[in-house]
Amino acid sequence: MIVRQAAHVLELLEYFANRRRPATLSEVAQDLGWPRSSTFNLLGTLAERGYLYEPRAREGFYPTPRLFLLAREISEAEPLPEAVTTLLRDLVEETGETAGIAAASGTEVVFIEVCESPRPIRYFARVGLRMPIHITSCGRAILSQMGAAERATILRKVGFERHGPATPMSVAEVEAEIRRSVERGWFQNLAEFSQDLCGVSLPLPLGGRQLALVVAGPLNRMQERIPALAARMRRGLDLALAA
Amino acid sequence: MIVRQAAHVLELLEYFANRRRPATLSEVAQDLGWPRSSTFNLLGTLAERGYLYEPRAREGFYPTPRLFLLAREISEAEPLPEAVTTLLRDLVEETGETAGIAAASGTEVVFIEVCESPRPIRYFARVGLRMPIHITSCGRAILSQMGAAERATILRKVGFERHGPATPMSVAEVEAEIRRSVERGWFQNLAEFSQDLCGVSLPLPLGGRQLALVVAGPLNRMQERIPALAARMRRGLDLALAA
DNA sequence: CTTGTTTGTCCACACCGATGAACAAGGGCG
DNA sequence: CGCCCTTGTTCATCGGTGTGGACAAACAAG
Repeated sequence: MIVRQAAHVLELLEYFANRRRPATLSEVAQDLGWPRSSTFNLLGTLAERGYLYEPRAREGFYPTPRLFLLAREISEAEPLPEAVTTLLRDLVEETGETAGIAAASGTEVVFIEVCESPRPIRYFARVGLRMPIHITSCGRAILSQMGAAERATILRKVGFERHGPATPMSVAEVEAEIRRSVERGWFQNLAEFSQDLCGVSLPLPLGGRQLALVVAGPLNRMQERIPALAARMRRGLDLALAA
Repeated sequence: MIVRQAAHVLELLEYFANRRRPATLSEVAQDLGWPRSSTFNLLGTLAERGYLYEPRAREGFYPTPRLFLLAREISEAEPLPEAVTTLLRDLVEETGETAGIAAASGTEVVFIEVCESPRPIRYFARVGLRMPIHITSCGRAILSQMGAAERATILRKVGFERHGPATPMSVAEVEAEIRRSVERGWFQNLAEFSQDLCGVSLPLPLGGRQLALVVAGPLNRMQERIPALAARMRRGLDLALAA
């Protein structure tokens, strides 16, 4: 069950992030399609907690820096090593494709860091983007780091849906692909999840966290280069982890 | 009316900011005193939107950097000039008291920037802290920047409650104090709101925003120094605004 | 293995809170 | 100044949602 008002808080914050200037009650209500009375209550709640203020009289609300301080404290607890973010930038520059770090979230994976390709045709990803854990290269790279029991627990919960001709449709197929990938030395995904999308991943254990490094782009640009790309990622990762 | 689940989102984020490490469903439910089922729904909602992930299997959830990126975008829209934050630090160093920037939020004021005094006995304030607009020095410094009509609108809504012998109890008294302060050249508050608390403020119009610079501390340390302090603040502010 | 305990998930109902509608307050314009 | 349209605020009602409780799964201990 999704908690509507919780989602509305996020929606409101995203709204302000796009807007980048104060909004009156009516503007928020109109733009987000909420009843004025509900908007009134929600803005009131956030204001009462010190998360909204009125920069100028009659120009409406805007978030205080309180959220930023909060988020910074949260993020500083377990930052990614600089060597890793540097590696992402290097990979993007050398390969021209999008690179990122992913982690598990239930039966899905989330990007917790992304460095985007500069090319017009590219894999468009953002921090927070989610995708199924069992049909993505990074998802399987994360699964490979878990014990058999926990992996089974997760895989039992995934809904096997067909996204294309290559999509594996059972736990056994996924387990087999993981085994193959471990032997091969890298994880890959050839349009299992999304047409034309190809990803190459490596497991990235970091302070106990089960993460994955992934480079992804259009199938036609990626396919030929996969082994070389994987080797490059391996080298970069070993260097970064040694640092 | 306060929107419970919206408040819960904030509570949860503050919880993670304090905790600085992942929390399982049960831990959250216990620590925040929520039913497990409700906690389940709330965590699920935030996870689904890409705001939570699981760093390690079976160790529970932690916020992704997505919130941080969001908050940064929001905060970068209208940053305080560096000259202002520098001024705060200088004032704290020279006076030993807490300094901050406040703005309006309905019938209250919120701190949007704070630099705390290092002394053991001090005014304890944080970004997001709120207090009544009509019985604080910074509140009146903000009110003084508004037109008579808007000021009247706000003052009509405040509930005049007695917080001490010096608390003004009517719109007229507040208006009179504002007039006196404008002539005097600074705004002050001698224990009107909180016993022992003394604040000195100056209006700070900044890119159309109606803000206030405030220095506050215990009455006995402040009282003697008010004129000198106000003069120092005036000088600093003029320099900062010129930059 | 079996058992007991903890943790996570599901569901139906009661109740609380979101909302539509009515009202009040602004403020723009002639 | 007075009209009208917009914006903000209040409130009673009904529908949606939070929650208790039952269940299932995972783990720890024996």
